[in-house]
Amino acid sequence: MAEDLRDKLGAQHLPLRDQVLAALRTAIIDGDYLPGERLTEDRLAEDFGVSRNPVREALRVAEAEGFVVVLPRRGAVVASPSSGTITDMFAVRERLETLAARLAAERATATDVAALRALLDQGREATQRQDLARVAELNSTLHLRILQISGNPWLSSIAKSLYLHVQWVFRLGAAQRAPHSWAEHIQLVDAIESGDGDRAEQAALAHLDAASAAAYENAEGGYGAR
Amino acid sequence: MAEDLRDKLGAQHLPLRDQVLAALRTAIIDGDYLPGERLTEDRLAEDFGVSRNPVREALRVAEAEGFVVVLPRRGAVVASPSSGTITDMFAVRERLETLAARLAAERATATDVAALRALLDQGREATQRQDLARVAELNSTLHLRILQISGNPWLSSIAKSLYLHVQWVFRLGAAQRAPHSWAEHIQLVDAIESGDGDRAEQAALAHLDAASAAAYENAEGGYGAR
DNA sequence: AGATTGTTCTTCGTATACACTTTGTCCGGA
DNA sequence: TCCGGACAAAGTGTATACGAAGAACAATCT
Repeated sequence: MAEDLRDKLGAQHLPLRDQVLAALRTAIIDGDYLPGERLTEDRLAEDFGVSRNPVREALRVAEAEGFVVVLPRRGAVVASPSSGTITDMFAVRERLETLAARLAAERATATDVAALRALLDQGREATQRQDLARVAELNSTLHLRILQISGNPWLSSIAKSLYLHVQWVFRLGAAQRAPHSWAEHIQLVDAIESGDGDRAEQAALAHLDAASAAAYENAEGGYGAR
Repeated sequence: MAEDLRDKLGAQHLPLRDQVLAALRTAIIDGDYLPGERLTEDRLAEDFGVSRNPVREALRVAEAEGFVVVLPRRGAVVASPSSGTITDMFAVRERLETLAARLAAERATATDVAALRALLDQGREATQRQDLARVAELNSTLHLRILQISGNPWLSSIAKSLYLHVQWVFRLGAAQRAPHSWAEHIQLVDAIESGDGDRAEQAALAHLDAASAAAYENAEGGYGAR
C-alpha cells in the first residue's frame, strides 16, 4: 500500500503537501487508517514516500478539518467519530444543505439541471448493474454539485467538509444506503429544476432525515469509541 | 487543586505554530496586514521571530480558514473580502447561529445563563464608559459563549470561524455597531434563559438581520474587487 | 510493592541546502 | 524608441540533520 501511494504521488506535480493531504483523507475515509490509530510523522512520511515537512503541513489541515486529533507533544491520532458527533453533524447539515438546495433552486441554469439529470441517469444505470461503489461515488458527486450550484463558496466548502465526514462515518458503519436513497435524489433534482426554493428545501430535508435515520440504525452496532 | 495543576501544565505550553496562527489572524483582522498584501514566509518568520516551518504550518491553516489565499509557487497574500462574500457569509450565519441559539436555549444551565448575564452587565458598563474596543470584545465573547453552550462542536467551530471573518470585514469597513446591537443581545439572552428554542432562534435571526443590514450600509463605501 | 529514576520514542522548533518557478531587469538589436 | 530575450533575484517547495523537551514505559532501588 505504501508503495502504491508513493508511486502515485511521485507521478504528479501538485504540491506534495496537497497530495499528502488528499491521500491522508482518503486513507482515513476508506478505513486504511482506523480511528484511534496513531499517526507518527515518520510513519506517514515513509508511507507516502516524502519528507516530514509536507506531512506536518498536511496534518495541520487534517486537524482543522477534524479528521485527526493532535495531542500536544504526543502527535496525531485518527479521530474517533462517536454517535454524538453523528447527531451533531446531521444537525448542522440539515441547516446547511437545505440552504444549498434552496439557493440551487433559485440559481440553477438549464445546463446545471442537465448535469444533475445526467448524474441521476448514471446513478439509475449503476444501480441496475448493482455497482454499489459507483453509486456511492455518483451520490457524492451529485451532492457536491448541488453545493457548487448554490454559488455560495462558504456554504459549499463547509458543507463539503461535513459531507466528507459523513461519508467516513457511513463507510465505517458499512452502510450502503445509496440505492435506497436514489428516489429522494430524484425528488430533490425535480424541486431544483422547478425553481421553487421552499420545495427544494423540503426535499433536501426529507433526504437528510432519511439519511440520518439510516445512520442511526447503523450506529446501533456501535463504534469502538476511544 | 490537582485539576488546577494539570490545567496549568497542559495549557501552559502552546506550540509556536498556534501562536503564529493566532498572531497572524489578529494581525489580519486588525488590519495590520491589509487585503492583497503579500505575505512571504521569510517576512512573517522575521515579524514573529520564528523560523519558516511554524510559519508555513500556520499559513496552511489560515488558508483553510480563508484568511489568506495561497498562489502556487508564489506564496500567500491576505484575502480580499468582497461584498459578495459578505452576503454569502451572512446567509450561512443565519442558518448556523439560529441553530446555536435554539440549542443553547434548550441546553443552557443556570450557570451558563449567569455567565451570559455577567457579560451583558460588563457590556452595559463598557458602553457607558464609551469603551468601544471593550464592547466589541465582549460582543465576541458573548457570541462565542453561546456557540459553546450549544454543545455542538461542529457548529461551534464552523460558526466561530465565520464569526471571526465577520469581525474582520466589519473592522475593515470601520463599522462600530457594537453599542447599538447590545439591546438585541439582551433579547437573545432573555430568550435563551426562557428555554424557548423558537423564541431564541427568532431573537438570533433579528440580531443577524440587523447586523447584516449594518454591514451592507458600511459596505456601500466599497471594498476592493473580488 | 511502590516510588524513583533512566531510557526511548516522538514531537517541536531551528537551521541549512538546493532545485525549480516566477518575476523583474537589463542589454543589445531593429 | 521600442522590442525581445538572456540573465539575475526572489521566494517557494522539499529534504535533511540536529537539539531540546515531553510522555510513556521499563528498570531499579528502597
